Amino acid sequence: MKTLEKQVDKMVVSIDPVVFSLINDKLHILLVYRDKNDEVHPDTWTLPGGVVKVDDQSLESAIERVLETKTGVKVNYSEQLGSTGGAIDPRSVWTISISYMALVDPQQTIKNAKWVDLDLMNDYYLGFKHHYDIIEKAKDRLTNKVNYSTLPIHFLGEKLTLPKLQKVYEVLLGEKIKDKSTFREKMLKTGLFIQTDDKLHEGAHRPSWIYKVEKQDIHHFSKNII
Amino acid sequence: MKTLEKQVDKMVVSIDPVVFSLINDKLHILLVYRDKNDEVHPDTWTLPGGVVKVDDQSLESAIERVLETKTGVKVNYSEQLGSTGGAIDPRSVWTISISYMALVDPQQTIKNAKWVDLDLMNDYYLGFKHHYDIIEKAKDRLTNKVNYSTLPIHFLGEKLTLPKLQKVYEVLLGEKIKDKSTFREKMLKTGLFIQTDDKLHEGAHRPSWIYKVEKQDIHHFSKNII
DNA sequence: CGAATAGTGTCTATGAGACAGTATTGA
DNA sequence: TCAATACTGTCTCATAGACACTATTCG
Repeated sequence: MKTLEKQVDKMVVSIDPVVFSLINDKLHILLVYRDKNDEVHPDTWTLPGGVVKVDDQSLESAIERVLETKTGVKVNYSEQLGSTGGAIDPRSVWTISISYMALVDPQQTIKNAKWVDLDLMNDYYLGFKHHYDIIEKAKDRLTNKVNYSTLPIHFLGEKLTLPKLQKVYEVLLGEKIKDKSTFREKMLKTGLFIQTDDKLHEGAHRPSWIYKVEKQDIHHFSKNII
Repeated sequence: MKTLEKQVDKMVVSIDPVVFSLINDKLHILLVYRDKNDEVHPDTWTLPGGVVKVDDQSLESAIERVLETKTGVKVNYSEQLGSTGGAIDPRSVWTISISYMALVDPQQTIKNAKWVDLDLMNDYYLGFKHHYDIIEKAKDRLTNKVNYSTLPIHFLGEKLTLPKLQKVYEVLLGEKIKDKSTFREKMLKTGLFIQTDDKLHEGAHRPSWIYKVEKQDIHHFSKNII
């Protein structure tokens, strides 16, 4: 009878999260700089990932631990993108890379990491080549979901206004929403928003109503928003 | 400086595919019976999965190898569902389970495995408890995609008729499509189908035109089919 | 010709989008 | 009162769905 030791192949499992945030109406991701003395890919940038350990209870707790220790960030929403495998590590160990995308609102203190504007990614050289693919996949998943869901709520706090939410959609879709009335109608019909008694005064014009997000459910529309 | 050996945690990575097929207008999945002498979970059923080896080039080649050696099946379409991790193995090794769903057409010879009607799953006890979750997830992903894409084409061969395709959609959605004209229009508008010169004669009634599937692209509708 | 299913033409009701209007504020 | 943005009401046009019609085959 086979014993497990003989049968098993040893592998390294790494978690690679793409952490998104909206800063000044521009989409940013979190990158970590690798020290000059780092054993692997020194003096380059990477996703704020890490290796899964046998002490982790699950992948979910592993990603929490990795993000917490590496960057101190706490995520509002996270979702697994997928896994790839191969001899991608320069030390030629067989590695499984499990990638995630996560959304946070940017009012947090971040340590040892930097918010990088996605349009300025050319200035940041990534040591692990497959991180480029993961970032592309995360962007695709994000913009795709924005089309037909209320996912962008997680870029804002619990209190929001409809013009602010519309702006977030416009930034993520890279396109102006021509008509606000349809947008408003669709959003309110989800039942996720409760109008409060407060208004947000932002200039010499009519203030916008502040809504409270009822539940953190994500509503999926049966038709694309644009 | 840290060395890799000290830093690494050893893990087992298993691939767990849910292989779907339509047999007699009923959805089936492929299950494997574990021998009485099997070290782990003897005398139970499992998904036709296996352990990733360092000789595998990638996860894609690993799933091909596993399915080929365990069941001999060749898939038309496969898609990764996600990964979970934890001490799920009875030998209490930390295991990553990477699950897939795959579609095949059932005209193949299968070895060491059985097509099981999803409605009769109660008769089959699964040794690995997390396989129940994976099967649920695969069913969800499948029925969800059927709503807004041409994925069901992969249950049929390269040549098909629109009434046959409609029947596949109805089985997968568990619902009659009331009006065929809208369904036909939507499907043809994708541009995936080319009408051939042949017809399929099936009874004492007008024959249906046979279409050829142009490319194996999956079209995503911007609105749900039903 | 009748039964049965394949395929088409047309009408209608729904709903998204365009557009123009009103509302509310600060200066 | 003007400028600026928030918000609402209405019209139109596209389109999905309902329905009825024609087409083609076998027996």
